[in-house]
Amino acid sequence: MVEPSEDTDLLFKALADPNRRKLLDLLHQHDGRTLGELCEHMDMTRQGVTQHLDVLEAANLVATVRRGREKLHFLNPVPLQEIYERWIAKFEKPRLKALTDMKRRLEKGNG
Amino acid sequence: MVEPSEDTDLLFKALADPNRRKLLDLLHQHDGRTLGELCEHMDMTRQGVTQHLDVLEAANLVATVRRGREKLHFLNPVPLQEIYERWIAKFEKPRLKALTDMKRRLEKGNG
DNA sequence: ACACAATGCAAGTAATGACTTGCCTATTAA
DNA sequence: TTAATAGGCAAGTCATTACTTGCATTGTGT
Repeated sequence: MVEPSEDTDLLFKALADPNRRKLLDLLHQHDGRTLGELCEHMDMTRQGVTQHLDVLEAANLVATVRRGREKLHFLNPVPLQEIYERWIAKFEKPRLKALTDMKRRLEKGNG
Repeated sequence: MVEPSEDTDLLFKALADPNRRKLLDLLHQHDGRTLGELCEHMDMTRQGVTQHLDVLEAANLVATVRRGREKLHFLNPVPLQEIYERWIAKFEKPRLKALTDMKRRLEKGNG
């Protein structure tokens, strides 16, 4: 094995599963859902969903709060920003910069 | 299983492994390397590296060209941009907008 | 107190993934 | 042409992962 930043690895591993990405989407649509509410949209047992949520929580993509017997789930988008900086911006910045520069020039020229 | 976009899934799965991310980094540093050159930096057998590169190629993150008996590997950052649009911008845009708005206000105020 | 509702815990299984070993093919250079 | 170099193929192993089933716990409303 290589020596991965543990955080980064948890993050990418968390995003690697389509069901977990679906959970993130569900929370993006509507934050603060209970486990039960999330389960209604997932085609697996409650335990399966719980385990996926645990992975998301370990990756710091989801935070939870207990309210009585319920558990509320909240999306934390900050780690995604870290992915952006480390993996998107780094690889794409030159290309993106070229695009935005061009866009600016075009707007200047046409306006 | 959920119905994932096959492309998206290949992409995230490809990024989920630290050794594959290391390969992307190596290609980012210096594009067009042969398999052998990549192997020198990876702590596993050539076949292991080949298999990782196959995954990256399936995700369209790496393109290859044969030159004689060598195989050259090139990084394709475009899919990363797609991740950005679908998974970073979507989740972070409001937050980022808030930040840049605040920044602008602060600059206006202090300048 | 009671029944029900929401969630937690733990062990088991089946599939996938990472990696290896051993051998085969193709290209280059002497 | 032959030896060395660069890479390909396929099967096998071991660990991890996704998911399940069964039971235990904790909170809520009556």
